Amino acid sequence: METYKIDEVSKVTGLTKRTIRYYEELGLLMSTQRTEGGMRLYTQEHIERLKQIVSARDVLGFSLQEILDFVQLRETFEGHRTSIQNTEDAEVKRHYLQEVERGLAQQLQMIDQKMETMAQFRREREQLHHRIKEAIQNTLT
Amino acid sequence: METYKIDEVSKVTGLTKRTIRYYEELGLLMSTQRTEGGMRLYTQEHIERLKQIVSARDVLGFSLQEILDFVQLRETFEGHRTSIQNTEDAEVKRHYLQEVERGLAQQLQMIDQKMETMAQFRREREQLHHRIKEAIQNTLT
DNA sequence: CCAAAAGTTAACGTTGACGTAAACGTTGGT
DNA sequence: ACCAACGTTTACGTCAACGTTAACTTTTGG
Repeated sequence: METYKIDEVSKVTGLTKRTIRYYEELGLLMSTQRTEGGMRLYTQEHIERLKQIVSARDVLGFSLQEILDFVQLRETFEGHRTSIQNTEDAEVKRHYLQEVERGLAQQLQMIDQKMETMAQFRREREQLHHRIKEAIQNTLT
Repeated sequence: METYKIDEVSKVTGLTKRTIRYYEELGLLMSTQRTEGGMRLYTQEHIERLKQIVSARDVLGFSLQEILDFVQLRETFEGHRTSIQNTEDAEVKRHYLQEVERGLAQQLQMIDQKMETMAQFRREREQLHHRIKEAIQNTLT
C-alpha cells in the first residue's frame, strides 16, 4: 500500500508536523507503521482522518477532547467487528452495540442543535445585511 | 429601565462573573451604567448580547477575536446612524456603507461554508448510525 | 447601625493546543 | 562513505480564555 512521510502529510492537510504527532499522542490519530529506523509512514486513511479532525475542530468548533469521543466511538465499532464479532454471546453483543447506537444518536442530536443555532445566527446577519443594502440605496436617491 | 446586577446576569447567561467582566474588558460587551459606588448595572440588551456571544463561541466555534470583529461591524453600523447620518458628504457615506456591506457579505459566505461542512459531517455520522442499527437488527435474527 | 453578602480592581495561576529549540538518528543521492 | 535534508524524542515556551486569590469597598437585611 502507498505510504507517505510526515512532511507530505503536513503539506496536504495543512497541519504542522508537530500537530500531527500531537494528535497521535492524544489518541486522535491511530499510530502508523514505522520504518526500520523509526520513521512514521502514513496511509491515505490517516490523511482522510486528519482532514475530518480539522473539519470538526475548525468548522464545528469541537475541542480535541470532544473529537476524541467521536473517534473512539467509531473505533469501538470498527474494532468490534473483528474482536467481538465472533463472540457466542449475542446478548452481550447486542447490548454493546446499543451503547454505541445511543452515543451516535446523541451526537446527531447535538449536531442538529448546532445547525439550528447556526441557521438562526445566519438569519440575524442576513437581516443586518439587508438593512445595510437598503441604506446604500438611500444614498443614491 | 430595568437593570440587573452582575450576579443575576451570571445566573441567566450561565457565564461566571469573571467572564462577564472579561468580555467587557475585551470590548465584546458594551460598558454598563454604574451605581454611585461603582457597581455595574446591566440591561436586558446586555443579556441578549451575552447570549449571542455564547452561541457564537460554543456553537459556531468562533474565537473571541472573531466575535469581536462581528460585534464591531454591527456597532460600526449602528453608530453610523447617529454620527455619520447627518454628514453632508453622501460620497463618504456611501463608501463607508459599502465597506460594511462587503464585510457582511464575507461573513455570510463564511457561515454558509461552515454549514456546508457541517452538513457533510452530519451525513457521515448518520451513515455510521445507519450501519450500527443494521448490525443491531442482525443480532436479533 | 452593623455584620454578612455581593461588588470592585489587580495580579498571579491554570489548561488546552500547539510552537520552538536542542540533541540526536535516518535516508538517499553523489 | 559522506553529508544535507528530513525524521525522532524530550522538554521547555507561548497564547487565549478564563479561574482563583487577595485586599478592599459598597450594598443590604435584621
